[in-house]
Amino acid sequence: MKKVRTRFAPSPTGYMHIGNLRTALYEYLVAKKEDGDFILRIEDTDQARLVEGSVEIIYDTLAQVGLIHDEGPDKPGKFGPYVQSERLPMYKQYALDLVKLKGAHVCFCQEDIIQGQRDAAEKAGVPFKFTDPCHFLTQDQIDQRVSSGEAYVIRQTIKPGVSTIFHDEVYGDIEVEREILDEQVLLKSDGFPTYNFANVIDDHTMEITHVVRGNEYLSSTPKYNLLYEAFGWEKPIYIHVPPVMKDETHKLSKRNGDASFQDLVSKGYLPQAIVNYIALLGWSPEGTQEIFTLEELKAAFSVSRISKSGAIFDIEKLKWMNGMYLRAMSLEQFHQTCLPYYTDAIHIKCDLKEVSKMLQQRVNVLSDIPEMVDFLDSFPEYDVSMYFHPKMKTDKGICLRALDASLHVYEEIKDWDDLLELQTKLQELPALLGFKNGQVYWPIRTAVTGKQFTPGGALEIPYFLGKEETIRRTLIGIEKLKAVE
RNA sequence: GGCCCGUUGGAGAAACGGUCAACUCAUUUGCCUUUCACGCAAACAUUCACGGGUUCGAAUCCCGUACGGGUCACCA
Repeated sequence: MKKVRTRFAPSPTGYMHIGNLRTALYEYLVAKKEDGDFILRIEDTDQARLVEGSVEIIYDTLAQVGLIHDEGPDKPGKFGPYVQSERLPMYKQYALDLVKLKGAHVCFCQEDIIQGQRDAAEKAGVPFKFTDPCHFLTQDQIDQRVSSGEAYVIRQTIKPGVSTIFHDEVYGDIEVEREILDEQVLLKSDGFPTYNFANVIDDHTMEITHVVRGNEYLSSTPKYNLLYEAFGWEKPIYIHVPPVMKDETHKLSKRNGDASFQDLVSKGYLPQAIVNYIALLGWSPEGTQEIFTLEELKAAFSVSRISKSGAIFDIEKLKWMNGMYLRAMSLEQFHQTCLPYYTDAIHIKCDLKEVSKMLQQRVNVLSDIPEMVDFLDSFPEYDVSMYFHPKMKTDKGICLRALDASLHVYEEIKDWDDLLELQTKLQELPALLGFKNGQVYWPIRTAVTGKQFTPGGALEIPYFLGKEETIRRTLIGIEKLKAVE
C-alpha cells in the first residue's frame, strides 16, 4: 500500500484561522494514524492577499500545537519546492500539456464578453453559464493571437458526457449535475495558476493520497476529478469536513472579528487545550473520553466519525477544558505559566508561588488572573452591604466582633511569614466567639479584600497582604460597619 | 434562482431497525465549604425540524415540505 500523505495548504493571509487549524489537525491525524507524512505547502498564488510575516505565524502555530510537518518550505523533501510561487514554471507547462490532452483550451475572452453573457442570461431569466467562443478558434488563429502578444488564459474544457460522480469518505457518494460545471480558468493571464489548478498539480506531484478540506469544495470536486482524468492521474481519497461555526448561520471567521488561534493564546488559553477542544468540533471519539493528548488523538481518531454538519465553537466549553489542563499541571509548571500574568498585576512583595497554589484550583483562563488578584495591590472601594451574607447569617454585631477578634490575632503575630501560626490562630476564633465558621471568615475575607469573590479565603489572604496592610484594611472595615445604622 | 450538503436538549454529541434517546459543557438544585471556584451528587429532550409512508417495531429506511449552509470568480 502507498504511504499515506496529507497536506496542509494555507494561504499566507496573516493569521491562523480556527477552522483552518482544525483542518490541519485532521490532516495531521489522518496521516499519522497510518504512519504517513504530513506536508506543509504555502499557497500564495494570489499575490494580492499576501501578508508579510504570515508564514512565520503558520510555522509558530504548528510548532506550538505539535503538528510537526515532515516536509515544508523550512523542511525540504524530495517534492519541493513547497511554496507555490516557486513552482510557477511547472504550472504553465502542465497547463500547456493539458491543452494538448484536450482537457483545457486557450481563451482570449475579456471580462466584458463574460459579463455580456451573464447579463443576457439574467435578462432571459435563465441560469448563467459561460459559453466560451474560443472553443471555435482554429489552431492557427490561436497561435497568431498568442504570438502577437494578446493576453490569454487557459480554461478547463468540459466535454459533455463526463462522469461527475465521486466518493467522499465523510459524505458518501455524491453526484453533481454535469450541466452546472463551468469551464474555469486554470492559468490566469498573469501566468499564475488559479487555486483550482495549482492544487491538483501540487497534490499529484507531491503524491498526496488523502485530500482533507472544507466541505465548501464538495460541489467543485468533479471539476478537479476531470483534471485528474485528463492527465490520466490517480485521484486522491477525499475527506470533506464540515465548517466550524460562530453561530447557527455564520462560519467562524476573522473578518467577523472572531478569535484566531493567536487571539486565543494571548487570551490565556493553552495551545494543547485549544487543539483538544477543536478536535471535538466535528469529530467525536468512540467512548466518553474528552481530554486527549495529541498522541491519544492519533490512536482514537477515525475519519468515519467525522460529522457532516457544522459545529458551533463554544468558548464556554473551551474555558472548562482549559481549566482542566491547568489543573492537571504540576504546581511548578502552573506557576511558570502564571508568572507573566503577575508582573503587571502584583507589585506588593509576597510569595508568588503560594499565590499560584491558591489560583490553580480556580483559574480557567490565564488572562483572568490579573482581575482575580488585583485586590492584593489595590484595595477597592466596596459597599458595606457585602458584609451581610444571607447564608452566613452575618449582621453588624457579628461582623464587628469577628473583625475585632481578628485584629487582636493580627496584632499578636510576631512572625507574619509563619503561615501556620496565623492560620491556627484564626481557626481558633469561631469557637472562641461561639460563632459558626462562616460568620467569622466571611467578614474577615470581605474586610481584607473588599471583593465579592476572591481566590482563597480568610485563612490565606492576610498572609499575602502582610501585617500592616491587613490591619489597615480591617480597620477600614470596622469604620464602615460602625457607620451602619 | 439551479445544483450539492445538512437538521438529535442552549452548545458539542452518542445511537448505525428493537428496554427509560449515552456522555461532556452550560444552566438549576443539593452536599462539601470562610466566598467564588474545585470536588461530589441530582434535575433538565414524553422525544430526535415537520408531514406522510415502509415495518410487528424508526431518531435510525423511503418520499415530500420547511429551515440552514455551501457553490455557481483570472479568491483560496
